Amino acid sequence: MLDPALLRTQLDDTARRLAARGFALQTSVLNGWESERKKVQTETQELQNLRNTRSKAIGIAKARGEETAALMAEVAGLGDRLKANEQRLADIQAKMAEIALGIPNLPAADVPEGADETGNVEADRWGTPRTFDFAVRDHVELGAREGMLDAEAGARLSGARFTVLRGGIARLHRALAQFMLDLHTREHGYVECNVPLLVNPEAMQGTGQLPKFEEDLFQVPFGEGLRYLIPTAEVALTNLVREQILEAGALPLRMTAHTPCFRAEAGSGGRDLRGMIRQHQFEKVELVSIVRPGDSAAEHERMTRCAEVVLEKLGLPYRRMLLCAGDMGFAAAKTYDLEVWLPSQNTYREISSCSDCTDFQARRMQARWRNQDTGKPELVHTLNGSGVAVGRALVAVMENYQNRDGSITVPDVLRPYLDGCERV
RNA sequence: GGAGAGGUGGCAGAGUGGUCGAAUGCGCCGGACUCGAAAUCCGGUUUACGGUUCUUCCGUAACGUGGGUUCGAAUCCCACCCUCUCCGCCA
Repeated sequence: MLDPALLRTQLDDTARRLAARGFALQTSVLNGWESERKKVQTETQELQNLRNTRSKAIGIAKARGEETAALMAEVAGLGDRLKANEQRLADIQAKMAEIALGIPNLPAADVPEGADETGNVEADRWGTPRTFDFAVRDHVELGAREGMLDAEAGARLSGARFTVLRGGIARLHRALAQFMLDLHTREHGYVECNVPLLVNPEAMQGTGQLPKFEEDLFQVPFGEGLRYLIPTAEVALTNLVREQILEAGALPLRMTAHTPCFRAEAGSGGRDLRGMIRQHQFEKVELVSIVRPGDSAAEHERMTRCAEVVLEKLGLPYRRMLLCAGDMGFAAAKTYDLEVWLPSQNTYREISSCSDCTDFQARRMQARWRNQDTGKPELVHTLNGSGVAVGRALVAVMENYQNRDGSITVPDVLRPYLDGCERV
């Protein structure tokens, strides 16, 4: 959520900045509600003040044993007027909150213009794609051996976009997740967390999945209410600080978790149907940082590096893309995507996305820290990044490390997790 | 799943219809005393929103959440959520 003050005092400028990411802010609608709100709120508060002072007077009179009938007559009918005003005010505020919750974050100043992924800018590139002296297979062909990667079995159990892993590939997949978790906890200072996979609607609203993107989520009936399966551990990790006031010494707070992620993939029909690039269920090692407002830009660079180190240690060529305004996610002010080289597609494909969400999620969650200089609680900044997507990392390892005979060489850093096994 | 207890400010803990945003203690911040510290004493110490003569003052709201009763609710009524204890079940 944006600072409400921006919508009141710098509406046109805010609208211009949002237009850069393709969002049309309804300024005249907002202005209309705002002036109405001001009027009704002032009236309501005056009525409340009247009620309070009169009620207090009645209390005093009674304590003195005086007659209160005259005072009581004075407030007759006030309650109904007040109730009507309060209801009207609540309606207006709910309407304005609904609008505010649907407005995306403002792009940072150094985010390039652009409407879609063609506007993204390559910021860095690492590694050289390997040249093969045989016909490369994609991960689907490579995984077909011994049914180690079995989409048909997944479909039988759950439908399209679900995959069963077995044997060496299943182990490799687990090794990848464990390697990433160990790297981030041992060398990058992140605290390993184990979090709920089902969260309530408030959590989803906190990180920005709700109210606008409900169709992307799986929901689960739960008692009288409902829960949602997390589409990323970002939701659980970031919401750990919701409605908290953190001491300055607790920041930066760096957390990581390895979880399954569930995405309905509404609207992605037909894209990446083959293989496990795009699944309804996949695993990811997520990084989340909670920092002081002044530190988020530097933390963003640091976090992205943490994700890049994963790929470097795995020996996977990648490039870093700075996303343009039009291609960023709802909550992000600035995003780097890491794209890994996939030989079968002869191109780079997204494997990580690291975003600085500034105070956007913090405001929705009311996540704050106590600023020692001011003594006041102030909103924190939140960042999240994939470090990295495990399923896609598996695809990348399989394809980049494939051998002529269809076997896959295990990257050095993963061998300790596979009892020293050199190929699967 | 069954039975019971309870949710009040950073913490502990009073308050069961009326000048209660809320006693008291602890903690924290500032000051006095001291060579310095401890102890002691004095003062201060929630958050959000709105207005404003906009680093000032005023107002409103908040005692788990949401409703209700009332001129007036932390206090009474209803529903829900959560926590704790015991029993059962279970990985």
